[in-house]
Amino acid sequence: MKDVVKIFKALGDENRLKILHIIGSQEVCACKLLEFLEIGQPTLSHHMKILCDSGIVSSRKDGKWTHYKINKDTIKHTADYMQVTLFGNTAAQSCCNGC
Amino acid sequence: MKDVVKIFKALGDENRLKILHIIGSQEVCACKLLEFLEIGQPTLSHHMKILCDSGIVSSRKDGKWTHYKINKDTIKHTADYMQVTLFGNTAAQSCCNGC
DNA sequence: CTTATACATCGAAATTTGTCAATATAAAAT
DNA sequence: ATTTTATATTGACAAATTTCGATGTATAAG
Repeated sequence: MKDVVKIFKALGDENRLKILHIIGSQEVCACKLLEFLEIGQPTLSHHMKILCDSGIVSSRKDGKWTHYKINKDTIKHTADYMQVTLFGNTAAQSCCNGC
Repeated sequence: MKDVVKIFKALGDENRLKILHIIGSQEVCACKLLEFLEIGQPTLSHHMKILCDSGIVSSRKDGKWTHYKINKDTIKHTADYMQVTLFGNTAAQSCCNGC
């Protein structure tokens, strides 16, 4: 359960949610993220560490740059946890409206 | 977006996740929750306030007792936010495996 | 080789959060 | 009426979190 707590903690910050929105389904480097956020570079680095440590984001070094992308498995598992583990819904109840 | 941040913040605490697990799909009073947690009564009251303020839990007073239950709509919306809003998946992509 | 760029780490300050003891409130039991 | 029970609120404190400036570390460019 501590893993899940860590994930929700990571998601519970406005700047980090903004970061995830910017990344979206792409792969984005830190310098690009900095352009869209009103925080300093060390602060961004700190947030990226939290997002990576929780498993929400994964990083790839490419020369000078570090590229980040969202780890969709983690997101999927966490969303499933919310609907299934936490509230006893079956997968059928929690999705597939009308299937 | 601040509403979502508030929800994730509320979920990002081990005791509050335990509380949600205990409540499950039932309606539970505070005194029952206290039996299962290793925290004092004021602390529980504090946590319940956070869960209620975020919309995850709703409360009903019944004489001396306060009964809590999980607000499934909030959970559903948040899980949808994770899969759809945050990552641009369609509902079809994010669920309904094999439908 | 020197400089510039992209990012990480360190140390410190300010804010937020989790917890408890003490107290308050309100309903039920005696 | 008084006491007990269930819960909320207040005030205080320690711990965690967010942020920044300064500095470190690679890599690329000149």
